[in-house]
Amino acid sequence: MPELSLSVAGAQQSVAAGTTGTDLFGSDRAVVAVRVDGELRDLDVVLDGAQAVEPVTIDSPDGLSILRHSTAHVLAQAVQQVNPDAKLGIGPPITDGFYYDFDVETPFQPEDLKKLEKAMQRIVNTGQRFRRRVVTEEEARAELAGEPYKLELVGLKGSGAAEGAAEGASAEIGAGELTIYDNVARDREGNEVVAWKDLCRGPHLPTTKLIGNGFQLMRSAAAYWRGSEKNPQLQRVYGTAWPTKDELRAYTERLAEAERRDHRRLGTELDLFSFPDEIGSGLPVFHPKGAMIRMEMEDYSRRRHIASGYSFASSPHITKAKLFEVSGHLDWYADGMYPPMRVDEERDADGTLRRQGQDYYLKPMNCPMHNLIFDARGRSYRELPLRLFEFGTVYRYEKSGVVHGMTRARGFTQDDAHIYCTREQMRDELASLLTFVLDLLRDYGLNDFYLELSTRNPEKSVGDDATWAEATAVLEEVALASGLDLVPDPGGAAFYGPKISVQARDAIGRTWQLSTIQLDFNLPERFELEYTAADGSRQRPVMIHRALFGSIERFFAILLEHYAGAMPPWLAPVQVLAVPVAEPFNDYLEDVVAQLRAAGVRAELDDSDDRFNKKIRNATTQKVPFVLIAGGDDAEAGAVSFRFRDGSQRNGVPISEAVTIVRDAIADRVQV
RNA sequence: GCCGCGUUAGCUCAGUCGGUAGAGCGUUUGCCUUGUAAGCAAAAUGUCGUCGGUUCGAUUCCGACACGCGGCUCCA
Repeated sequence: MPELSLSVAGAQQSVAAGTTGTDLFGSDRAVVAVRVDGELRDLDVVLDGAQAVEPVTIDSPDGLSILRHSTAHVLAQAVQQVNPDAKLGIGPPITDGFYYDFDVETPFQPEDLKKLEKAMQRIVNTGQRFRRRVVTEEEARAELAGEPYKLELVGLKGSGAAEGAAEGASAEIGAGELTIYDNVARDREGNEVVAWKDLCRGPHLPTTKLIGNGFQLMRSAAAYWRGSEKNPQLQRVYGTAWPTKDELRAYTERLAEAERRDHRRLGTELDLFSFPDEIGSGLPVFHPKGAMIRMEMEDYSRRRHIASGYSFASSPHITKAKLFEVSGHLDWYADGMYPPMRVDEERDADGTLRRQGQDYYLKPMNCPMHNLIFDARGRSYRELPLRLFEFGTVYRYEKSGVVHGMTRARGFTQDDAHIYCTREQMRDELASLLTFVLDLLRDYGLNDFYLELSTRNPEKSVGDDATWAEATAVLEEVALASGLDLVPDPGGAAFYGPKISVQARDAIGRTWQLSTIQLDFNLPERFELEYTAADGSRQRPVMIHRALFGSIERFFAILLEHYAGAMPPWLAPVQVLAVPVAEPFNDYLEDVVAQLRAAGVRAELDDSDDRFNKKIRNATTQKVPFVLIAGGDDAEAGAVSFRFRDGSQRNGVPISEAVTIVRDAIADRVQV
């Protein structure tokens, strides 16, 4: 029998012709697929002609994707078992799970998901094998005659457009051959029966048994076929799948933790903000405690901006249409703006126009206003870089389906700055700006970052190629110099210029896009901004847009979730809550609170009629950083006792020392 | 904007197969109060999201709208 030599898991080895991945790794149940010369393949692939083969275990990123993809197939099989008329869309793996889209008469209800889960479990338990079969386009068309969406994918593949067909479509039709996977079960006599089949690139698990009971259907939702609202809406079922039940449990616990931290929930529980229906969707009001957090966030930011050479600006919330015609916003983003208010229009009794009205718009961005400030008088190169900063409140008419708490609001306040500089200054300015941004974010308690570079979308941009290329190159250089990971985001730029965005990971590992630094060669052009250079010539400044928090509301929400409501002392609305052991110590603590307040600490006394234990509980649920307790022992010693958030304590601390401890924790912006 | 689900006291939620409603927490009041997560008792509180329709009668059934939630789409 001919032998072949290949690298098996990194070691050169000689194996018989016809050897499969199963032969090599089948004894290890954790191995669910193989990587053959870089390509993921089914475990039972015949290795003839291969150079190198690596095992893929179920707990590796590739293995998890395969697990989730196979689970998606089982879902589709279950759906067609329950409802043979369901047409299949696509069903790729996604982060932590999978989805599958179906065209069905009636959308899935929660009870349907329960039923489908049961049906899936039965399929899993039968231990079906996934068997790969290469088909020609004609064969595929014949077999999939009843699956219009799959046929469309086959057609797309024929035209070479598969990759762009839809997010996830490549999971069904890869780059290579067209393949169908048969799900093979055994009947009572032990004969093989094809229970189900699906057009699919694979690879898949060797058997559905490996799905075990580590999967769960999460929710259903509508989704447009191939992601376009011009196409029919399919019903999407989301699920999650893990190698073991324990890992599934850990995942659902993570979700529960995220829900406990949800800023909308914490906002209510901690009395920070609300969204009154009377005001309108996406328009929050801040309650005293929330407003205090916000004020601290803003004040600290202002001080840092002053220290870094920023000038401050302030501008109105509405403006005549003309300004947004000049800026181009009405051309590009009128849909995202609140409709105009028409003022000063006069008509005769018969309705004929007597006096032309004027349209005013709520501003969706601050930059046009800042440009007018720049342009209010002649500017010299000696003034550059000119850094205009404003907490500018903007209004965007987000579609009703996307408004989401404070992370996606319709009215929000940007910590917005526009920097006008010369081309020569651009590089240094961007470099110091990125440092400034990252330092400031760290002061708010975030420290795990990566960067994203968004480059031009040719279909949605203005300006010439050379300008874009230069701007992009400078941004990339600065980003790389930061030493942080840089992820490309092709086509993700705004219409007026490329950008770097800072992505931050929070305490439970989620990433948020925070600061953006955008270059803009186009607005200075539109506003005809100029400065006088050293040689007396008129030059056009470069404009840099940057927001650090993005919006205060959104950053507030992110910090709230990051800290799970337990804000560090400097941001906490109530920094100290004084709790007497019993009523006779109210006066004693009243005096302590007065001393703390004199030292600039936000301190309160709990002199309610609640019992001591209840007061401790209230302080805990309100997540107050320092609870100061005093009873007989403390009062006699002129001391107080600390109770910290973790339940630990420090008793008998002299009052003056206690004030110092609290004041220092606030000044140092530490978490406690 | 699209699809689905939801909206009952300040909050979380139960309930009414059509005859106008409950719990816990919170609030108010009274009695109480000495060491680290809920003292006891009483009371008050709802146009059952809004507007229409069906009905003798609608919080309940139907429709529209508003708001919210999960996605899609979008995200300067």
